[in-house]
Amino acid sequence: MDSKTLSHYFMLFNEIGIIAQLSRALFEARLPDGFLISHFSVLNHLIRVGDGPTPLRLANAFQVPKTTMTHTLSGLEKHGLIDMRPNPEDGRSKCVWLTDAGRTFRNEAIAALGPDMAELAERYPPEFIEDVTPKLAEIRKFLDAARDG
Amino acid sequence: MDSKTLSHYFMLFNEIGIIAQLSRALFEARLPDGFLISHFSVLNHLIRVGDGPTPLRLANAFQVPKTTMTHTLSGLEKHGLIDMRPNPEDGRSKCVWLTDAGRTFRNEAIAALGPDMAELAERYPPEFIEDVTPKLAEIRKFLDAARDG
DNA sequence: ACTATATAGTACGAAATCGTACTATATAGG
DNA sequence: CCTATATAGTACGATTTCGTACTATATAGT
Repeated sequence: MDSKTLSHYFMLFNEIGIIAQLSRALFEARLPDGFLISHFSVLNHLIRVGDGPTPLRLANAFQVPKTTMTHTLSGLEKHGLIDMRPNPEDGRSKCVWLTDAGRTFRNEAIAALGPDMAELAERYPPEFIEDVTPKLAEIRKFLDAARDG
Repeated sequence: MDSKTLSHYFMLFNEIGIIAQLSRALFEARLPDGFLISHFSVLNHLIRVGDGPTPLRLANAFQVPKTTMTHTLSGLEKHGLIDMRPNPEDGRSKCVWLTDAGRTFRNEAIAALGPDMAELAERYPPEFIEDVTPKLAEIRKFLDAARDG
C-alpha cells in the first residue's frame, strides 16, 4: 500500500479517535457524579446485545483486561445497576444481569444527551447521520471480526 | 427531539466509540513497548497542527487535564521525541517542539499500520474511505467549535 | 478415578489519568 | 510602584486501568 493511500486510511481512524475523545468528554459531563463512560458502556452493551454474559465475555467485547472489567463491574454492582449471579453452567464463572435501576440509568443517560444532539441536528439533519452510521457499523463489524481470527 | 431520532444520533457516536476502542487496541499493539496512544497522539497533533504550542494548549486540544499532559509530555521528553523550551513570550510557560526522532517515531508508527490497513482495504476500497472521512471531519469540527463557544 | 493442563475470576502492585493545592509569573487597578 | 487577581506549570494523593500471580473449577488424557 502506497504511503498516500495509507495516510487516507489513517486519517479516517484519526478523525474517529478525535470525535470519540470529544464526545466522551461531553457525555461524561452529562453522567451523574462518580460514573464513568466505562460504567455506561457496559450497561449499554447489556441492553444492545442482551444481558447474562460472563465478565470475561464483556472484557473481550470491550478489548480490556479482565481485571479492568472486574473493577468496572464491582462499581456497577455497588450501585445496584447490575446483578452478578453464579453461572449455572460453569462453577468458575458468573453471569451479569441488568437490574431495573440499571436499565433506567442507561435510558436516562441517553435522554440527558437530548439537548446536545438537538444542537447537532440543527447543522446535521437525521439523513446525514443515517448515511454515515451504517457505513461505520460496517467498519466496526469488520474490525470486530478481524480480531477474533 | 423525539426518542427515535435521538437514538439515531446516539448510535452514531456509539459506533464511533466502539471503532475508536477497537482501533486503539490494535494500534497500541503496533507501537514499541512502553509507548501509548497518548504519546503518539501528541506527536501526531504536533505534525498535523504544527509544533510550538504550550502544554496547556495541548491539554485543551485533547480535552485532558493539564496534569495529564504534563505527565505525557515528560514521557515524550525522556525519550527525546520532543523538546520543551521556555516560552519567549511568557515566563510562566513553555513551548513543545518536535525533535527529528519525534517525527521519525510518528512516521514509523503510521507505517507500521500498513499491513492492517491493506487488509481493511480489501473489503473497503479507498473510495469508501474518502466518502466517509470528510463527513466525520465535519462533525469533528462542529464538536470542536461547540466546546469553545 | 487421577493427573496434567486450561480457563474464570480475583488479589495485588505498577502505571496512567484525574482533581486539588501550590509556586511562579503575568495582568489589572489603584 | 504596589497590591489583588488570573494564569501556566507542577507536586501530590486518589481513582482507573493494566500486567502478573494466585485460587478454584473444568476439561483432556490415561
